[in-house]
Amino acid sequence: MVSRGQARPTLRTVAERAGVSVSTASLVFSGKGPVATATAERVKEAAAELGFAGPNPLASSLRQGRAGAVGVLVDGRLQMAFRDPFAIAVLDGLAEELESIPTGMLLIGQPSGSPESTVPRLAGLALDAVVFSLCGPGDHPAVEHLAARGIPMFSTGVPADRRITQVRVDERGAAAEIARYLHRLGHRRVATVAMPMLPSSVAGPVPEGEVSHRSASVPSVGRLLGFRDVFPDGAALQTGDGSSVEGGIAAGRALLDVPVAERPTAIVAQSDVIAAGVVIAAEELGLTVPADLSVTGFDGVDLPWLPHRLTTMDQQGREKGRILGTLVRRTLAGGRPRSITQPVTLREGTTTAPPRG
Amino acid sequence: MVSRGQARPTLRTVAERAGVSVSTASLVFSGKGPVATATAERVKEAAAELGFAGPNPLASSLRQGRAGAVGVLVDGRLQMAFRDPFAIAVLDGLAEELESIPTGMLLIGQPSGSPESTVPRLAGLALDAVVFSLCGPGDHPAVEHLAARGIPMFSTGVPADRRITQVRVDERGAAAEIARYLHRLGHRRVATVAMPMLPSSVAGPVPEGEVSHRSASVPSVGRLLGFRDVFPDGAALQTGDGSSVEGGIAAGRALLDVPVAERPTAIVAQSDVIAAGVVIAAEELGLTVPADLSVTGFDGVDLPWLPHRLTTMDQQGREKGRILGTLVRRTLAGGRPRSITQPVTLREGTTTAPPRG
DNA sequence: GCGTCTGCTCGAATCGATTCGACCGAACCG
DNA sequence: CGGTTCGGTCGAATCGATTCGAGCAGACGC
Repeated sequence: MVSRGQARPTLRTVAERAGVSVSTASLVFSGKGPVATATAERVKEAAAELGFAGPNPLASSLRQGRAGAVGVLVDGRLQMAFRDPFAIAVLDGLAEELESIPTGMLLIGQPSGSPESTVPRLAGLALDAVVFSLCGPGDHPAVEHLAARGIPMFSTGVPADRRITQVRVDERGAAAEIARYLHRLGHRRVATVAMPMLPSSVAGPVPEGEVSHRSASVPSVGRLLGFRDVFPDGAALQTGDGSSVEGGIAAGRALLDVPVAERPTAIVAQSDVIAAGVVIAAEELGLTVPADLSVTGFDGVDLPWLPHRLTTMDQQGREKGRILGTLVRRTLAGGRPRSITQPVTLREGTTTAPPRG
Repeated sequence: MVSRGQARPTLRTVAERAGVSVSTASLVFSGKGPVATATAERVKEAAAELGFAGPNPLASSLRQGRAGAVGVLVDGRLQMAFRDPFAIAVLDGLAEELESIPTGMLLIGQPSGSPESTVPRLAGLALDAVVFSLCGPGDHPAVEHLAARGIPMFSTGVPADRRITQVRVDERGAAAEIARYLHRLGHRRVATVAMPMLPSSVAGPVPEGEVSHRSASVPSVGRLLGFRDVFPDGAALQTGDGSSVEGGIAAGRALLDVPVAERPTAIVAQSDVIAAGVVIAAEELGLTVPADLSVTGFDGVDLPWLPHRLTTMDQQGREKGRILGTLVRRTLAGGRPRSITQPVTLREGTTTAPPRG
């Protein structure tokens, strides 16, 4: 360990000690130019003696114009974002793909402040690209800033902006597909539990004003539209906090704790986690899933603590993250990849059945 | 948006356009020196016209010697680490505290490779400090590298190394406390489900060889020792994958699917998530918690999907993360904070009761 | 009216690397 | 044996800012 106050060795120190020029020493560490084996040996020796742990990444980055980091923007508190297993799966796939290039993942949240507080923070960070994988609906103030800096942006649908390369799914089509599946089973009284339509949305019935066809690429909106393509009159509740079990439980109680005649025979949740909450609420009320109530999710994540396999639209989060990572990699390599749409598949589980009677 | 190939504006460009020197322009953006209002105005105008989004963070960092990023090391796949709500709580608290300084959190995982692959990755990253909050037991190869670079390190107990500033809890004492609590309730046949003792541990009975008193600061080891202080003969199983519901379920089945006479009346789990798994396994086998089986956890996290409140040792993950963040901040400010021990408190829930009969 | 102080601005050095072109000696070719 | 090539090394420019000390003009005090 080097004592405090003592200057850390630099490439120059090492070069001097090895009796070579700085440029040669640099060549040794980067492995780029042709260097005689003996020379390389001497430099490495000098480095070891001085406790030189490699070229300063900052200086290297500055010269090369690569920051060595990809930003991952998270709306709100980290805790919230990381409760969503789908978001984590995406992140996991992204990390996996980014592993093959010398790049870290920089988490950028905004625990307490307003979204605007993100921009000044962002301004101080050296980033090669930014991924919006864990953001909610709505525009993001960071988009303008990043565009000005010329930093490529990626997302899984939100924010919806032309300057962002997207890995989308056909939200509306997928939602309609799972709704049709319930319809085929015979369900007619079907309700849905949505994620918030807007960042400002509060838990409760979805106000019509919040559903804009222009924002159909926002998952919550697109999925609601798809649901209504099949069940135009179904009740629609939204959670106040994105995809959470608590939100699902609350919405489930609200929808199910009513006279039997009014009670839906099936509930379409916009995420698996919400669906799990609905199942829990149903069982609390003494209902049996799927005999008394069918429940569908969306995402296709693992919920090891749920004693059911959800019927859901599998959108393969990890794969989505990997694709995102590939796009990032290609971009950093000088490419100009285009947005793509990823397929989703209906996966039948044990939470759906024909309605009773 | 600036077109490709066109040079992005720099401080120099802006200064020229505003008719001032680079140094003055710098002063305007950093807000440090005394600058005439009119001059500042001109510079800002020039910046706006050129679409200059602020000084290049890389150059700024290089000059100032701050990287603007704190690394967070994650063992294994991100997915694994982020399944553990306690780890997330710590991370959340850390992020909250780091919010007040211009610093990002850089996630560093090692999805597929061996632990050694972390070092080369690390070598390319500019970091002001590193936090080991999501690491498993055992030493970490990154410690040597980071020490050589003089980067301050922090952790919540593992790896246990003198060069790392720690926020510890008295693992052994806390585990003994909760065990004594069960003992007071009248339990005598008590088993425990531990997290892995070593990175290489596999699911199943804990081999005595893996329990070294020297590593009592490793949570899994310390907690096992505490358990044995009270129940020296209790069966001890460990999971193969850290703190996971699946691990808890598997261990729960193994411990409970036996003749009644051999079945423990209480199970001490080393984490809430594992405890939840044990509860699930018990209920699968037709047992009622807490009448037929008492279960205790460790951590004190929210599990909204579990229809019980676990009896647990609350170690306030978020607070722990905040403390960690404070230590990091103080260190970056030039301080030399020392390791501290955080108190934990027993929190009674609905999963414990006196044994039947 | 002269010296001093204050407020603002600037030039130049610096952070620690990378990289391009120049250079040099040795080997190789005809 | 002269000319060319090539492997290896080096010096200097560069990346884009920050910062320190110097300089300069105007205000102020006496």
